[in-house]
Amino acid sequence: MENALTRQRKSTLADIAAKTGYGTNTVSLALRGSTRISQAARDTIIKAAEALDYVPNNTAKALVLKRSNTVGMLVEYLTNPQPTAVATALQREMSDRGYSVLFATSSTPEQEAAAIEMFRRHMVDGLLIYPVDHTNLSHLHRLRERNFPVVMLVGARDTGLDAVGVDEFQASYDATTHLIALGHKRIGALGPTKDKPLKIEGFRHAHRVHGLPLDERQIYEPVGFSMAAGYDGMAILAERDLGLTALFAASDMFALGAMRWAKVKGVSVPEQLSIVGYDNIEYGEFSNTTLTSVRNDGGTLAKAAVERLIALMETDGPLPPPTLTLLPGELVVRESSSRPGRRSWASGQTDKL
Amino acid sequence: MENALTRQRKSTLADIAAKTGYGTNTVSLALRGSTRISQAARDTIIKAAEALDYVPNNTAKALVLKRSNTVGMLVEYLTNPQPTAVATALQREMSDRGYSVLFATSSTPEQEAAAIEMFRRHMVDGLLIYPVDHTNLSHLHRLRERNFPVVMLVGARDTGLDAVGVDEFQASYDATTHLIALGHKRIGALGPTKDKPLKIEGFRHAHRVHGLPLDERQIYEPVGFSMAAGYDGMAILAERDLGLTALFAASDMFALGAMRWAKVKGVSVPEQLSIVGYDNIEYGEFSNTTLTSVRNDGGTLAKAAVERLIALMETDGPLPPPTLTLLPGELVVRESSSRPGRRSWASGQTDKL
DNA sequence: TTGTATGCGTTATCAC
DNA sequence: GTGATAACGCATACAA
Repeated sequence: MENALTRQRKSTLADIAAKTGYGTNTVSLALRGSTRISQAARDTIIKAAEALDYVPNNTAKALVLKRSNTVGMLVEYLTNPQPTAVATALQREMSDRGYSVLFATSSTPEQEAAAIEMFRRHMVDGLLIYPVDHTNLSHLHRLRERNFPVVMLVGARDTGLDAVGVDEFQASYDATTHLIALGHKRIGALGPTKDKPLKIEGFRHAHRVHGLPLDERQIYEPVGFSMAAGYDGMAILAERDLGLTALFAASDMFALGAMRWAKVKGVSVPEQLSIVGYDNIEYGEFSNTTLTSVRNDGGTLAKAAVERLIALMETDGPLPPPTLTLLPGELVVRESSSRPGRRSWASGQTDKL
Repeated sequence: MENALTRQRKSTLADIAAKTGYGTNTVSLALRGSTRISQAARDTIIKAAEALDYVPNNTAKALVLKRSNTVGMLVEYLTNPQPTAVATALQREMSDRGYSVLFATSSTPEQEAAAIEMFRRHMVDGLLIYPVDHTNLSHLHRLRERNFPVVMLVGARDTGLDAVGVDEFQASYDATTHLIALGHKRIGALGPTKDKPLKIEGFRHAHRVHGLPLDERQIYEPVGFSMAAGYDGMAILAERDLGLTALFAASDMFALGAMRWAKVKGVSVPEQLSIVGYDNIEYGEFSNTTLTSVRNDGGTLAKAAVERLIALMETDGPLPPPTLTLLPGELVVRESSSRPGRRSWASGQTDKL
């Protein structure tokens, strides 16, 4: 059967060998710049390779070397600019170091498993992953047990895996503490509670430490990952009529959705509702009311993750014990958070409440 | 030399053959569900494969089949949510069809060439690309001449290449015409003029068609691709003191940056400055003043591009003539565009002007 | 229904 | 310095 690539035969080492009169072995060495080959031979061979538009076949190389110089990168969504920026930086870093990147997205554990198997078929040398469910990492543990290099892009402690990420718990604690310090007593929260509970746990922890009672109904997990989800989530929190004067959003996407909700409902930010986000995406900085948020340095994060992955991939034999690189998240205070105002909006000011 | 993947030997067809007593050939056929193999044999072989945690080696398969079931995806940035969403959709579509995606980013023609060579090394079966420079596609023509499937994600006519994209020229014409119809006489433009001139050409065309004079200084090409670049670009246009009452931004990122500029400078949108963006990103919809923009259906675009690429990849022999799929961009009118107000801001109202 | 031999393009080993 | 030869893991043609 004819197939796609038979159309135009790619030239091979053998072609160059035939053209120059050398053996394929010599050609291979020459093209890789071996000094064992005479200068003259190298020149003619390189010239012939260019003339034939020769491109080395990584697939054949991988087969014999048992390494593909390729890594897998698995991300959940690319709707959030923060992980997206990190993904871009990861790709650049890997590329600079001579690695190619196979890319996949997954929003369920099943898709994640399928993507990982795809990566394995492609003989990737390692894996960079934003796992879907931070509370169940057994499949990643299995990979590590087989000495397969995996670096998780999550700032979580005690996972038994290599991980690089912002200290989500601490940063969320700080963000919430900022609101508490401003005098807020009833703070809503929008964020994941099941799969990725660390941020909301930081939120809870701040309440405990500062002796502030917390009603479970102050917390809501938006459905999906968008500003629309943040908008809807804020609407649901508002309906609960808990007298909220502030909101902690585990993502700027949610925060900006909530800010839009406030605008639509005539609730003023920050006078009637303070909002703190997370990720410090550019929109937050350019919003009409600029958004207080947690900044995390995606570039540093990507570099650290790539360095760790490469270290693991270059290790012969058993992998070294897992390492955790926890980067600090820095709270950037902007216009959207202030001391609670006199007027509340929960007491029926808005249309629907 | 030991290397990364020698750590844990991956099991192969030969391992399964050894374990079950069949030949590798039988095992290969059985695993691919050939009915030429007896049901009993297939069952034992599949069971053994699972026990050995067998994963087919795509690299070896690609070598013999001369196709990798992998495509390359090349994007410029992932800072703009619109192409990012398309990239995600492309990956999903390819994955659904059994293809893997090698991913790279490039912001210069040199990086683009390097990425394409990387893809060729990996024996990709095809290429999905947002080219950096829409005015010089000779390297892509060369690929096509060799019958290598390439689909460009650009809505440009007469490129001699397969392309799928929004009709940028028409959509930009429409957006500009919208502003002209509202009564604006002096409209600024922020967008690329050299690499990707189609949008600005649409802007120019609208001026020609509607008999509106156009000063070259009304057009500025922002440096980089961010809201900050839009902000700075708007500042530069303002300094030129051209009496602008409206702005056409070739990207919502620029538009939202310009909107922020207006807020900072005390210029009211749309009363003193109407703004029309392009891409219809979510943040425009959730902005304090909602943004008029050009909506393009990324999902449809991705699906069309993938279908075309697959059609090309499944073609035996010479490629069919290139095809252009031009999707319409729909102008979504929101709050940021209106008829010009009485007060202008250019006459010294703002701080610096 | 199953086994054997061959080749994909490359690198590595060992001759010469 | 350079050239054979084997091997990587798989699929195919051809035998049995």
